[in-house]
Formats: sequence, structure tokens, C-alpha cells
Amino acid sequence: MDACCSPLAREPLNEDQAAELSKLFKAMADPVRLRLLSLIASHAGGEACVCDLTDAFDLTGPTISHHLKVLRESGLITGERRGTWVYYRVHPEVLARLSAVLVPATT
Amino acid sequence: MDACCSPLAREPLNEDQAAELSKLFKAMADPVRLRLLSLIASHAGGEACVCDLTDAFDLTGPTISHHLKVLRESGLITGERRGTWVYYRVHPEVLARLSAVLVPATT
DNA sequence: TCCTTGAATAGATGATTGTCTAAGCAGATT
DNA sequence: AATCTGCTTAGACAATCATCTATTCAAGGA
Repeated sequence: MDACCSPLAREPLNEDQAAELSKLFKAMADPVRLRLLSLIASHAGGEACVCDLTDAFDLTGPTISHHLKVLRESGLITGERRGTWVYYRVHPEVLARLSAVLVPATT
Repeated sequence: MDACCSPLAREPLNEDQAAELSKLFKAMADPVRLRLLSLIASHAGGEACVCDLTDAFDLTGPTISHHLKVLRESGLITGERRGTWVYYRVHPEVLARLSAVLVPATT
């Protein structure tokens, strides 16, 4: 985790930092994935079952599954199977880090 | 500006909020555009000339111009011509808003 | 053991995107 | 005016992406 904490507006990002951050932003650059992320993050208990998520969209199961995979591979969420259902939860540190990067310059 | 301030992790984004936010994240979902944004935001005086920006990349002028257009149309930056050169500056409120949306749940 | 249900994978397709070259426009200088 | 430089627009092309259907896997219940 190289591009850690310095706000984007403090000093220029180097190529590695930009490449790493762009992967995270790319994962969020879709309305369905943003809503999925928000549904999971705001769900009671900090986790949500895929069955809950699918109902919120006019999309097929495989499409939802695809978006969850993108979010998973970006490191924003993790999924865990418990019995019949798969539960997803967010990684708050990753959200926090992105939030910190975007804070405008204080000057 | 509808999807204003409530963190993503507080309550689920509705479709409109997600659509609007995804445009901003899409604009940042590219390493070149992230570096451009950072170069502009961190530049002395709060603004940077295109000529300064182009030198930082191994890309043609038109490509840089294209990325600046994407950032401009997303509302993250504005460009102004003064004499020979065009100067860009960021809109800090937009960065601040995104930062606020990403703040993880406090609970 | 077989069937049912929840979820992921595979593969296809139309749309979007990042980059380029070529051409155009806006100021400044001669 | 003629030209030069800084930047943008236009158009083309390969690569990536969002979505779908069909298939597969995993866990439970009959």
C-alpha cells in the first residue's frame, strides 16, 4: 500500500500511486457497483447477503456476481460463504484511505 | 447537486445519486487523469498551464487535451485561456464532496 | 441419491474508452 | 499578412467493459 495518505492536492502523485489509485476508482466508476458498495456498507451488521443485493436491481444474477467480483478484486470488499448464502462486507480502511486522498488542500 | 453529503456507508445510494457519483469516479478512473488532477491541484497558485502538464507524460498533446476535457466535463476542473496559454484549476468543493461520501461509517 | 436453490464461471456481443495522426483555431511576433 | 506556437477538435482503431444466456458448482432437503 504505497499511495497511502498524502492528499492528491498536496503533492503530485507519482506513476505508481496513480496506477494503484486508479484501480480503486475504476472499481467505483459504475453506478451499480456504487450502489452495491453502499448497500453492503450501510447494511445492518456490516454485511449483506447476495440475495439481498440482487433484489435491488433490474439485472441478472450473473451481472451482479460480475460486479461483486470487480469490487472484490479491487480490495474494496470481501465475500464469505456461510452455509447456503454468501455474505459480503466492505474494507473500511480502503474507503478511509480514498477519502483521505481526496481531501482538498488546506491552504 | 443531489448526492450531496451523506456518506455512502450511512444509507444506500439511490439510483440518481449513484449515477451522478459514478460520473465523477469514472473521470478519476485513469492514472493519467489522476496525475493531471494532482498536478493541477498541488501546483503553486492553485493553477497549472497545459504546457506544464504535457511535459510530465509520454503522451501526445491531443491525448492530454482529451483527458483534460474529460476532467472538465465532469466538473472537477475548469480551464481558462489567458493570452497564449490555457490555465486549469480544480474545484475543491467537488473533491471535498467526494471525500465526504467515502468516509466510512462511524459506528 | 436426486432435486432444488443460491451463487459463480464461461463465452458472446454491442458499447465505451484511450491513444494516435491529421487538421483546425486563437494569439502573438515578425 | 504571413507565420509560428499552444491547444483543441475530428476521425480512426484496438482494447476494455457491461450485460446477457447457458452452464457449472455448492449446500440442503426430499
